Amino acid sequence: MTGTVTEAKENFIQGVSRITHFWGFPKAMGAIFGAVYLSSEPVTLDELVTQIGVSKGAVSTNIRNLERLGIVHKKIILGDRKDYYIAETDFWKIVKGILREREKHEFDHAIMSVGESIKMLEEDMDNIEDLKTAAFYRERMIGLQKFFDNLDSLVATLLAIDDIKSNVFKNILLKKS
Amino acid sequence: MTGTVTEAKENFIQGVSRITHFWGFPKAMGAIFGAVYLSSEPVTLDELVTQIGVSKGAVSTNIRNLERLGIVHKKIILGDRKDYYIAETDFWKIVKGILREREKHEFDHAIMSVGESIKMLEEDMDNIEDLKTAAFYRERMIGLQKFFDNLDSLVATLLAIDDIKSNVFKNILLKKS
DNA sequence: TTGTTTGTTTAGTTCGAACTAAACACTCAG
DNA sequence: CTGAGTGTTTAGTTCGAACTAAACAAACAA
Repeated sequence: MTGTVTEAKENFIQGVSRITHFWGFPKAMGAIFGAVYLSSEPVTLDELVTQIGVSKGAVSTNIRNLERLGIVHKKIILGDRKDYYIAETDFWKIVKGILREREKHEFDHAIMSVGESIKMLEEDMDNIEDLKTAAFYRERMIGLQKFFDNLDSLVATLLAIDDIKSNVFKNILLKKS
Repeated sequence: MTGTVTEAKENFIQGVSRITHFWGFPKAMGAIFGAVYLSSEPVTLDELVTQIGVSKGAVSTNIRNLERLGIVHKKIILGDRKDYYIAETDFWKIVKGILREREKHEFDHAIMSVGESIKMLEEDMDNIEDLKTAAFYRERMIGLQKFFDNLDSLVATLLAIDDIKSNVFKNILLKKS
């Protein structure tokens, strides 16, 4: 492999690393994906350690997260104790997986938290002096709640569409290629 | 104002703070928006300092970012040297602003970075021993580049739609309310 | 001019996420 | 059983984003 090809690979990995970091994921996670993505053969954990130069522990935890999100896939080879990894190449699938994940955990919590605040207001609507303030707060909070509900159902709809006829949407978006 | 109303406000602000932090913004930024959002009157910088309990500098920088993204708006009152702020209540507008921002800065860079790596490969396509590897890298990189292009034009399209007939899309999404 | 009121910028600090090193757990071969 | 090869977990460290305190700048009043 010539220097330039290696440089191109490194540049690419660094780029992916920046992107993932910008979107709130660890930098190493992006670097690991980049390395797996640029491998024609399944990669082992130790190969990634030497290629990227981070510790075994970091690769272990990061690649587990990548797998959980469906960004890489584990490939078991019979009679071999090592875990091999290959990259998911369908990026819309990846986006879907990430949306699902974010959806599930923190987003629900956000919606609940707002609902809770509204409830706190409503529970005391009788014995309150400053009814006007409470009413205003409630109005605003409900405004945000509605937005969350709409966003939630929008994402849910997109995911459902993608589930049912998974290729249609993708083909529209990829029509140029 | 009774204790419960204040508690509800604090709970709400804390919730917004968590959300913004989750999406990669400073926690204080969310808290500041929460406070402005739950105010019927325009708010000053110093009021926010006392309400939220962060330093003046932090409020200053955070609220400037909020304004840049169109999440809050400055309201100048003639004959008053203070800056007053009010919250944007159209959350789809806010999303639009954030998309625009992210679009502009880091996303372009990501696309460029990948393009650069591809160029690095192609420039040396003649004097390379391991043509097979280079070709594979190129193929994969172009795969990601296509995805970025599509995502880019998808967002651009959404923003354009929103610009042209700004209320149609919103009304569809808000039909429930 | 000087003093006051405001927002901004900067040097230094804090704090948490993500990393490293190393102990650990598991599986299999011999 | 022991020892080698593998992935995981954990205690401690690093590093950068975001904060604080305080100096600064700008606008105005007196």
